Amino acid sequence: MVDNVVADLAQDRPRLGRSSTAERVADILRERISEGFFQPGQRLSEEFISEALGVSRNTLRESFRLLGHERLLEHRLNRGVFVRLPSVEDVSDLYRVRRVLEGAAVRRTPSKEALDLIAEAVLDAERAAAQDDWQGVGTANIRFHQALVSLNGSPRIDEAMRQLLAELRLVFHVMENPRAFHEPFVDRNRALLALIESEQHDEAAAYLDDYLGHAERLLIVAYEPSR
Amino acid sequence: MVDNVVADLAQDRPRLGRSSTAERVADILRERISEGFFQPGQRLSEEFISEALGVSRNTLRESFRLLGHERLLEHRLNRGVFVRLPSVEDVSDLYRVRRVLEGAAVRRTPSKEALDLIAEAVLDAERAAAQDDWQGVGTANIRFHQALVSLNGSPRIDEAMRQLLAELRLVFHVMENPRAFHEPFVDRNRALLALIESEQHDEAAAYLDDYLGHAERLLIVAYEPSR
DNA sequence: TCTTGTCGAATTGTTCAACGATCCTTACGT
DNA sequence: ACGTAAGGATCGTTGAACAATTCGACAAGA
Repeated sequence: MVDNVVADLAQDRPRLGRSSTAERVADILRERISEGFFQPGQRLSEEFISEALGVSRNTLRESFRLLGHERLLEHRLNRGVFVRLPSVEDVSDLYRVRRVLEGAAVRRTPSKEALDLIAEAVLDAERAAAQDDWQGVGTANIRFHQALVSLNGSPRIDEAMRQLLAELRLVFHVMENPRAFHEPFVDRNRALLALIESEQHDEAAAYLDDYLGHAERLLIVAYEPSR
Repeated sequence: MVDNVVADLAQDRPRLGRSSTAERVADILRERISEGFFQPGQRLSEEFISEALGVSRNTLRESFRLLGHERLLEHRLNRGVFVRLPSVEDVSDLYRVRRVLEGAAVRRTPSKEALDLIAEAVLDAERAAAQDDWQGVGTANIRFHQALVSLNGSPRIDEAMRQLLAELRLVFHVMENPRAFHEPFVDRNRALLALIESEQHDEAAAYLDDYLGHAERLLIVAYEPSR
């Protein structure tokens, strides 16, 4: 009995250590970057930002290192940190990774709860699309793929996917027409979900490959000229 | 003509930025950890190490952040950094990731050069085994799997695999009998290579699954009691 | 006009010293 | 045995300082 309580409480443990100015600053910057407040390619001045956030330069630098490792910032020696501006090769590589991670995911027999999470994301995307909220479709779509990858049941893969999607968001910010990119995939998500539910592994994998190939091409043609 | 020269030189660009004390310190510490000089669980004192390496505490802290993100160090607030001591769940998760990354790799049709790299690693392992050099077998084995994963053709996956293997090395350091763990896999590597060369994808994938499952079990039973 | 050398301002890289906050240990009292 | 208080050690963070590097501008030379 007591063991159960201990095991339950142990899950809250990570929230305890949750502090450190540098990490909190990193959280803020991460959010600002992903919402587009800081645009790809923009330089982040140590002096300006440390003053704006009220932390010392040293602490801010620690935050920069963290985000650099997540590939959201780029560190150029003696020149400062810049919001990462992914190249076309980066986009290709990101989709290469997605094919591996999501491809492995759809071959698993999903648990009921995991399936519910995916279904929920599909529904959210459909609801947002019905209201012409393409920003909302985008975030629901991200949740869909995040939930999809979590079928692998690996915390490390979940974390990698989180970072990957954050990096992809940098690419989205350079595009001007979010609707053209997100609209076609609302229906595809629904179709993919059906294939997963009915455990047609090979069909799901094939459908996913086509899905990602389409998305990658679409993204690259919209992205290439703007560099 | 000039364009060609420019393009060629541009390839050397990454080598330029290659400095920064913090990164060099991180390189040193990473090496020390992977060679077992710093043992898993050990605390790394900021004061002691900064003095020993002749760098300031602030710079050292930046290095710590880098290695923390690679999961080689663990940061406990107000208590300092420790060499990571992976849990049994961590080991399971690492193998979960390996199954995904290596499983995707063996399903690809390999290029000639990539295949050569793998074959070379197999041979190195066999040579080292013939001389009872089990440390050598271990590093050759790591090269084998690194080369295997590189079949995916993704820089990001290569990088992830590098980190994953570095983390696994932490586990190896806690074990006392490296031979018992590495010996069975010399032959298996050879067999897996044959399946890949002949492009028997499904067979290779099945063989790999068995391979990794075996390795994981072996590692965990040798690891569990020592915690 | 185009290239090259030089200078100065601006910013980063790194160090140092300091102080409060937090943790761990020890000793104490009940 | 248990809770508590005191003390030392170490981390977290700051602020200032200086060296190193980059960048733009401007002048000198071909």
